[in-house]
Amino acid sequence: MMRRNTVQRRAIRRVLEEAGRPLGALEMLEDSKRYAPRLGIATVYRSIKALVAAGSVAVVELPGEPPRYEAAGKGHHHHFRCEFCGKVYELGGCLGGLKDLLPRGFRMTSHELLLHGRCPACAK
Amino acid sequence: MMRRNTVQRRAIRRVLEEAGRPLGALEMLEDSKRYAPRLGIATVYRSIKALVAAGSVAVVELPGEPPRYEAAGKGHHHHFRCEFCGKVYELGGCLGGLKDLLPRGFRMTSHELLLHGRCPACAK
DNA sequence: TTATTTTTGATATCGTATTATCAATATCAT
DNA sequence: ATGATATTGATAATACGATATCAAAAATAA
Repeated sequence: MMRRNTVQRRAIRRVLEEAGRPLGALEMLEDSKRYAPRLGIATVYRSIKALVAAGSVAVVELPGEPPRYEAAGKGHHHHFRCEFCGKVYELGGCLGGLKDLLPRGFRMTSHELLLHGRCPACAK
Repeated sequence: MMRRNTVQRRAIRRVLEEAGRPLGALEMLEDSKRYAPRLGIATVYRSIKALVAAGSVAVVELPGEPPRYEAAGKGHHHHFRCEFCGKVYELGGCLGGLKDLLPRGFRMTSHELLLHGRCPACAK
């Protein structure tokens, strides 16, 4: 798998990079049609799977929603979800003091933070 | 709905309170069988729905998993998920400085934080 | 207790996201 | 350009959490 360089896979990869934010499978399908008009949803899922397995795409799971995907290798960061348009944005930076929240006996290996609100486009 | 006080609903409510941590529908089914042995999953879902609608139970959504439920009215808090046993625990307290993570133009209305790691029982 | 109405439990059905199927097509080595 | 084969797209099939169905059982009123 992933042996050949097809227009579809190039389109999917490109869209993910251009978006700069995590996209769901349907979003990827829509956006990719700009570069590969006859793209089907099956190919989107197949490509996601291959790209994730190859390590070039990361899965972004948000509560209560199907997974989204973003280009891998961005370093530690969190996300913001606009409760109006549903788009998810990437946030820079993080917070300290997380260990203070742990009760005795618990060991933390990672964490995730999600902010909710309105994005600039929906704030007006 | 919720007009009668049945052993099933008492069992479900009781299990949620005794757990002190968010439970999924199947967990609730299992635990409740102690008090209502012939309990069925349909009744669990029906009771959850009614209790949530009544405001006495809160939904806890975690990334990539079906929702869990906890007794309502606990005030702001976050959760810890043990990556070994999958149990979710309640954490006290919160963090400041969240607004610093927001880019210009974004408005935050809420947030959620999830810590991953091992619970005391799985840490050894 | 009896009658009335809600609730239950077993299970069929649904909804949605994802995967499998397979003939047609595109890619790449030659 | 040709042939071998990986890939695609349409869509059927699947997975699974949640809901709908409905006869039987349980709870409350009388």
